[in-house]
Amino acid sequence: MRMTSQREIILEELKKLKNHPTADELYLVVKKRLPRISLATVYRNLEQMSEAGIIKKLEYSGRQKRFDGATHPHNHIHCIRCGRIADVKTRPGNSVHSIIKDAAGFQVIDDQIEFTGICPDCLTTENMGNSH
Amino acid sequence: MRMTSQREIILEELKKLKNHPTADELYLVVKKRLPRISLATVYRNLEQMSEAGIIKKLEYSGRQKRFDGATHPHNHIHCIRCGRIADVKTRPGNSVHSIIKDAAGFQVIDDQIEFTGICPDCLTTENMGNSH
DNA sequence: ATAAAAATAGTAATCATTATCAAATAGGAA
DNA sequence: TTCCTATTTGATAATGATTACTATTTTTAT
Repeated sequence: MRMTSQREIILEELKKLKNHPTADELYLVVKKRLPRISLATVYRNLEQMSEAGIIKKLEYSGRQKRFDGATHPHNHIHCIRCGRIADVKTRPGNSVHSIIKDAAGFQVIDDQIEFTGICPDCLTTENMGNSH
Repeated sequence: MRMTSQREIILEELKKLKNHPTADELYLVVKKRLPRISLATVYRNLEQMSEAGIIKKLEYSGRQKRFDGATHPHNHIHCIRCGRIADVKTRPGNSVHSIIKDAAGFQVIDDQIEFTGICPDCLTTENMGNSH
């Protein structure tokens, strides 16, 4: 992964924003510093950087994906109306319901533990060397 | 919400399937019983039924939405490669990491508590009566 | 049986994202 | 420094999932 001014500035601006922007929201911000940048470049770099673990891709909002420059483990709440995402501050506790300390003013409707992984079939494919 | 044979059969077939199908996967199954059904009807009914709480819409897989006929609270794991979703059996425990009993053969990469709700702005809009 | 409201099939439109490709650039080798 | 080549970029086309539209059909209450 080479260092380009585009990638550098995309990462820099993403880290500044605390509101989990979509690719096109970030594009508008970056455009102010790099007026000739392409939306495809923003998409491409966000994808690459999230694959590299530099940033986090938030895919659970339904429509547009959102991106998070903060990579430390933390939880989110997302609005079923507008798709907006906010951080949730939690505290240790036995039940998932009890650990919310601050839901950023959201009215909490539901919670669910989301596990991510690789399914048995894809693990097999990976071992056979047919993956990506 | 009126009772139509389309809606009835969509729900029936969704409840039969345990693999969290996408709209088009379910469409193919339903088509066997109702050959003239439209894909738009499947989408429309899945949306309505999930809004009514009869079924559950799973939006966190990135690409296609998936649907779950089982509405009791339970957690899922999804494959970052193919998007497939499976149920995760959990047991009571203090930390999120410790509660996994069976991840359906998945290699677990990450977990996160996903909260759903309505954000302050949308709550205000709702109170002003401007929402749908 | 009838009428109004709601749902359907078929298809067009939309919207986010990805693919394509010629031109530009980064970064190492000479 | 200059040159080479793989990578990246910008611009735009293509894709794919979902939603919107509309004329027609169906449900259901009266």
